[in-house]
Amino acid sequence: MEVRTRFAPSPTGYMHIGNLRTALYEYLIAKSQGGKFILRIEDTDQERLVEGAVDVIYNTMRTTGLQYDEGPDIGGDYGPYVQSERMGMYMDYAKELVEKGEAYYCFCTKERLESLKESNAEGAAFAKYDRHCLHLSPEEVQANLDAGLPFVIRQKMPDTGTTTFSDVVYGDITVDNAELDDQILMKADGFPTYNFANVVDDHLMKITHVVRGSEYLSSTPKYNLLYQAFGWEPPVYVHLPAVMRDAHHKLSKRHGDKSFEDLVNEGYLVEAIVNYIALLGWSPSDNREIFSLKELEEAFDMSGLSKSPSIFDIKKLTWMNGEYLKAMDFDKFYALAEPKLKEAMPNSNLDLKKIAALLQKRLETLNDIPKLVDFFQTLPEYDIALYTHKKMKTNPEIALSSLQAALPVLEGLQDWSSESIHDALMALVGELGIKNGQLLWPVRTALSGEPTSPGGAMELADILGKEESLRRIQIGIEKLQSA
RNA sequence: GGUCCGUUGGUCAAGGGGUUAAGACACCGCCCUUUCACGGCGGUAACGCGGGUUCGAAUCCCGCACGGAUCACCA
Repeated sequence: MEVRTRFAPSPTGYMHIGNLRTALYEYLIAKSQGGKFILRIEDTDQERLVEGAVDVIYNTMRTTGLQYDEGPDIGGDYGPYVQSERMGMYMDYAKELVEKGEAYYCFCTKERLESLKESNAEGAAFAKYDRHCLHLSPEEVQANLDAGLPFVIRQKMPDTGTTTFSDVVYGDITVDNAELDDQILMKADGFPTYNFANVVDDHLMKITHVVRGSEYLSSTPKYNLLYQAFGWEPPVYVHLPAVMRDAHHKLSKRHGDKSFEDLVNEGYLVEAIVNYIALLGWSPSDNREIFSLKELEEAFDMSGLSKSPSIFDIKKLTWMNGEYLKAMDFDKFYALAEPKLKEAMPNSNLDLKKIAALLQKRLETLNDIPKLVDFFQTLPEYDIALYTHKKMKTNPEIALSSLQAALPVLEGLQDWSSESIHDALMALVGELGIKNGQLLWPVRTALSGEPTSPGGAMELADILGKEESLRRIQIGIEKLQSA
């Protein structure tokens, strides 16, 4: 049988990292077995509706490459794929269950239910519906219906015995049926509850693997009983442990954790994010860590899914992002870096490609660019303590004489290229009989004004150009002289 | 509180009766080096606790502790 999985997000206006990982695993479970991945939008919570939120979902699916085979915007044989457009169908399914004796009408008022709960709370017993309406005769039910009393339809749980379901990640799980509440299937407003709509939708869409967060583990017996009540084949369940912020809290946008688009805005590459979250809760059979989506499709196996929650570690994502940046074609890298460079250095005449080339192997995220290239634009104020570097064996005195020696040499250079600068400076080192670092560190420092820079003396001089380089060295000399 | 689930270094994790308990990130050190990186080499660091079963337990069983989830006419 063809594997079919579905991603069923609510349009909240952003893509939660945990949800994206669920979508990824759903996609991979389907694709690794030649199956279909379906997108279904669960937009029935009208109060939480956010403008443009559905587009966020489409965009995320598109940019991450999680291409679905059926969905609201592309259609499919089992539509509609937007839950609000399916609302007409659930009542009939609920009534079918009533006829089978698997569900029943309930006319209890909210007030009665409230008082039921209150009386239960003290005794620490759980608040289960007391089945007040279960034994209403068909005539009484009909009379209530005719009288236009508001009603809900509740699922009738077995009185005795246990229910066992099997989960791919957690194994067999058994609960006492006595624990199960007669949950509401159809609400008084005529709409289905989420739990009911889900089961019906999943069945109708021929979903074979229900993949979702482990918070649904405890309601799964009810789902399973619902499938049984209809006489439908239950799906394979794949419950996923949570993605955590720390040991105690799930990742949550509301508590300041970053959404997918936040990470993208912070300079993380989509491919790196997808790769990283794939490894948060799943591990391959070998030790590989770098995977493209295509490679994940080939390597993915549900047996690699783990049961314990994992903490989202931005440092590892950052490392991985750097790996992607380094491995990238220069042209592609430049296309990404150029806007950041232009933003950091507006109206600059410098050769941005040369700067980008220096940057590529030293970057972790694109957003690091501005602070790394700032000094090209304007020489920062710096302290002459920078000229002291133990390993380079320099101090302000040595630096001063080195800069004074370097200035005329560079001034006399006709051809200003990194080779000629290199040759001239190295020749000077030989002439003066000093260590490389004793000349190059001071020059680099004078050119950048920074303790670290994305390149050495020759590279910086080349990029800055003759005039500006000489000016900066002159400034360095003055600083050192006045000290 | 009931029920269900989880627990290997700071983090991601492999390992499912016999291992010097992998690997990666982070951190530290060394090497390379004209800066910073990259790269290379190395280091610190873990089986929650207590009982069993067994010649032998991180692995199997029981209990405990701790953590989490869930108990809506929300999704």
